[in-house]
Amino acid sequence: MTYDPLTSAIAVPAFDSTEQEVFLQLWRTYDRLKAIEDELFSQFDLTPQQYNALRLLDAAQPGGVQTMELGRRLISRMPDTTRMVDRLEQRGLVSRRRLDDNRRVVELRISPQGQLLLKEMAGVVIEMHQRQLGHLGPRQQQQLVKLLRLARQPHEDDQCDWLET
Amino acid sequence: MTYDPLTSAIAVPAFDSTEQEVFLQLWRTYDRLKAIEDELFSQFDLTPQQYNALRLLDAAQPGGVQTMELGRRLISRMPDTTRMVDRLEQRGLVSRRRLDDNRRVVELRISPQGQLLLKEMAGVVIEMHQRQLGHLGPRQQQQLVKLLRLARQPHEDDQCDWLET
DNA sequence: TGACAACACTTGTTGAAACAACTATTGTCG
DNA sequence: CGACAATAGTTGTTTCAACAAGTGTTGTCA
Repeated sequence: MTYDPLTSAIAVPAFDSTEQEVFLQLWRTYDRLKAIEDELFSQFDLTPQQYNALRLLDAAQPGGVQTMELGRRLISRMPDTTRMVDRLEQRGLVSRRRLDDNRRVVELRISPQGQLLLKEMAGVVIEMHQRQLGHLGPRQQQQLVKLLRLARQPHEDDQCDWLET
Repeated sequence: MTYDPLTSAIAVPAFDSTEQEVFLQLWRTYDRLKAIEDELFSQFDLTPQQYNALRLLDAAQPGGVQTMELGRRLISRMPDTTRMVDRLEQRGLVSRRRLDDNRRVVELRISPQGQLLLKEMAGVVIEMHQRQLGHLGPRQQQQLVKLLRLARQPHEDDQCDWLET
């Protein structure tokens, strides 16, 4: 069906409920903003998720983070933290060390190269966020954050670092 | 690094800018709500994206939709509408027909089985959306939709059906 | 009209995600 | 102590998404 102004009412999706509309708007907005992230991070051969992992490891400095805990702290859940860390380790961005007092756990640390990469990226990352959402005023941004928190609050696990943010 | 109340300030990610915080909150919220969708749709062996495609084709009834236009109308962009339609066609949920007056385009239609499936799902889908976001009041939902639209407005293509929603 | 670009898909290939099954180590309880 | 469950990670397999290249059809312009 071609786009016809006369029938444009059915050219855009009609929503079955306002809840559905909220979710679809959320999805669409995420998708558009994510495209901007993807484009920037791909220039450094990173996924947004990998960048986020590096940021978490960097924030934990000078300590390390256990593999499973990294998985729990990532923004979107990953059933497969191991292989993401594999890729980062192969590129020398993080290092693994099996702990002596509990040989089950592996402690992750960001490497000097990883820290250097984050430093190199810092400027353009901030620039990109500005392009993404800089057109919203501070009040609007606060309001949006508030509503997003409210929206997902019932769906956060307990014992999750995201509950209090 | 284990979770320590004394150092909880660095246990949760610190944000480099409010714009970054907005995006991370958006991502996180999308991820949590998406998990709910995935769980429901997987019971019907569908992805949310496939369900969305069915809904679009259903709304176009009794007309059809061209493959490329379906791709443009989907909520999140897909570089590969063909193979998604392949899967739906194999299950008999949609039908393809090459047009006679322009043999390049393929017109898609939802099949009776597809319509039946949507009908069967209608109840539980509404229920799920209720669980997802029913805890927000109408005013909050409207406000959230407004801010989300505002957030992505500069990043929508022209000639995109989502501009006016 | 005939070469060539544009269009609307389709197919091939590579890399990553999902889910489950597996290994090694440690806690626990009779 | 010893069996058994729980924990922390790893590996295997199948499926899906992304990017690029290919096919058939139509518009266009010298």
